[in-house]
Amino acid sequence: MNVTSVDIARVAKVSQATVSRVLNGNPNVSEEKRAAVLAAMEATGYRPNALAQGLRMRKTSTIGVVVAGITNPFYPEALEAVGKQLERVDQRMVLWDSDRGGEDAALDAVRQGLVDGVIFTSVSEGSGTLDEALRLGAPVVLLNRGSADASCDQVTSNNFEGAAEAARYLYQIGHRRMGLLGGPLVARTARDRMDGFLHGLRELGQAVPDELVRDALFTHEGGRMCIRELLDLPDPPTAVFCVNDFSAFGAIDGAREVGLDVPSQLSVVGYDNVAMAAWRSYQLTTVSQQLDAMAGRAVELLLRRMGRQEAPIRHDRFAGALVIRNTTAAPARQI
Amino acid sequence: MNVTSVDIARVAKVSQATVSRVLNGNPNVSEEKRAAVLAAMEATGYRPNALAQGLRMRKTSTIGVVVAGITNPFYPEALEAVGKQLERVDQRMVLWDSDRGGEDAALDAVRQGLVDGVIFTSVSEGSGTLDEALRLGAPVVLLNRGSADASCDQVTSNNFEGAAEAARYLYQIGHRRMGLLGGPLVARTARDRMDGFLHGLRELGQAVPDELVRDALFTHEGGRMCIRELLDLPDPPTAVFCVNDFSAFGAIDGAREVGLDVPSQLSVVGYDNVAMAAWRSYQLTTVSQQLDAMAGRAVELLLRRMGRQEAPIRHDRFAGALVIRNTTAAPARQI
DNA sequence: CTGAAAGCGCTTACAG
DNA sequence: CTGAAAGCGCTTACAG
Repeated sequence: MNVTSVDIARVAKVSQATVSRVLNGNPNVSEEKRAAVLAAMEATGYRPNALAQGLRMRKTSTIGVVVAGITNPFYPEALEAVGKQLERVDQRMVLWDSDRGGEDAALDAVRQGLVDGVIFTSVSEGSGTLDEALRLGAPVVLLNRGSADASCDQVTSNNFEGAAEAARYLYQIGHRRMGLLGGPLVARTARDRMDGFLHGLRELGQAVPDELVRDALFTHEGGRMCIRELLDLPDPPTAVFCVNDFSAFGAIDGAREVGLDVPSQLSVVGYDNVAMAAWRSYQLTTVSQQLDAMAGRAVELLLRRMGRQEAPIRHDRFAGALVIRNTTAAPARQI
Repeated sequence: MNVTSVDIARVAKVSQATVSRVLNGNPNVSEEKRAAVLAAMEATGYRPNALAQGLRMRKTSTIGVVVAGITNPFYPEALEAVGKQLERVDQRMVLWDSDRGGEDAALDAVRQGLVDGVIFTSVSEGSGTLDEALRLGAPVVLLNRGSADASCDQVTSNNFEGAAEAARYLYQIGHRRMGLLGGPLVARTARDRMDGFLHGLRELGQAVPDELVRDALFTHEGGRMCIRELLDLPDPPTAVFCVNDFSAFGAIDGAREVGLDVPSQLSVVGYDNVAMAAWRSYQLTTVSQQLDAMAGRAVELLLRRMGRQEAPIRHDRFAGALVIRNTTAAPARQI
């Protein structure tokens, strides 16, 4: 039903091999035949079957990307960054959400020859399937969220240091009672940012009491619920550090719900610097990630890995930068 | 290098055809052979090559989805809704962004046999390539954004009526000078919502002066810039209707930037009812779309279309509902 | 129940 | 420069 290279060969009165040659820009084709083939293709609207090409060439020109909860505004931005890079190198993107089993599905897809490699923007540490896929030689790179035990290329922010900087800043502007809205412990980003924040404070002789640390699940709703719990405490914090912007927005909204002003009554710091962070209604102080550069590096590493499996494993870390906006201020005087 | 059905056949001491049979659950296989094959698959970690299967079966179990600007918060929600439905019917999703040429790329992919069909969440009307793809029998359904001239299945909201309801509501609470932040005219959603709003007003004997209608490009930045222009006018509007939530957030932020209070000094209505609309810092009055139901219908129609090309074309419209929150109020008394 | 064989639509040595 | 042929890894009549 669909037109194939055999059809083209017939109308152009050449062999099917010749059709394939002009398709691939092989110079060993006479001008006449090339013209005839091109004309036939044009006339019939021929498009080569990508499955057949892929089967023959052992590559699909498509790579898998897995995100964790696409409604977290960080991921659309990550997808845009990755998508731009992928387009540059002429690769398609198939998308999975690990909230719906995408992690295993993506790995399975490599083994089925459906994608040439996969970029995880959010692995869970301790994923057995990832280890197995890696052992089988699947080209994988971790972007954004790393993993201590996975032996594959990784490109992440220096989350520890970024969070430590946030800690120093809050201390410096006068906060002494700070809360920490963390994320799931299977997420390396969450752990590193929590550890970094705690470490930064510790170096200043400060600590975060257990009652002031919560798991805000990386979500708006999580941030909102957690901040309300903290604010209900007899001695609430004057500032909170959230391990991502999404939960920071939730924290701000939760504080506003109970009538608190941010930043005069509560300072909030996020992490990621998504576009929304700059919006007037939030103007969130946060730590930026170099997403475009990181995405570029990730596809670069993936392509390299797809080329030769035995390349040495790399883990590139990009510096973050504290972006001070209007959700942070000196704490109110004790009344 | 990778293990194939031939390898399995060799170790299980059966023919390759038998391997294929157990793979496909064909009952005509003796229990002994089936067990031997299964054991061999298990031992080697065999996964059938999806490209070969696809080539042979003429289907890929993956469908293309194209969005327009994934950082517009509507699209992650749409993707999530579509993704959920696709997962139910065991289809993968490959993603394109029409901001980066995804529209043509997706259509090309159908013709190349890479995807079995495509869902457009955002066609531009008058796309020649879509017409051509349709003529060639590509299974396509339009979700969210329809097209007058495309002869394919469509599932949209009743945007005209939803916007008219917004108009009636604003009128009813007292507004008489209203602005309209529209979107690109190639977007059917933008046109229908603009037309519906204008129509609703007209029925009440009201009109929107030309100087109060702008194209906010569906973006936060667009909404922000446009509202500031409107507010700079000698006689600014007391309310604006925005054709999507993303630009409505921009309008709110733009108003706040110049020190205006929403809603007491400016009412804002959006369209889509994305999750953010309910967040404390916006609490946007908006028109909801039945995204899950619409996504469900869209994949249902696409599957049907993939089954039989000649099915009658359908256009299903889902009702929207005005969700009144806190960005709308009676206009301030004239001073 | 089972295997040999054709065929899906390509690419690429191989021989001329 | 060009064509016949093998082969990528499957599925499925076909014959037994």
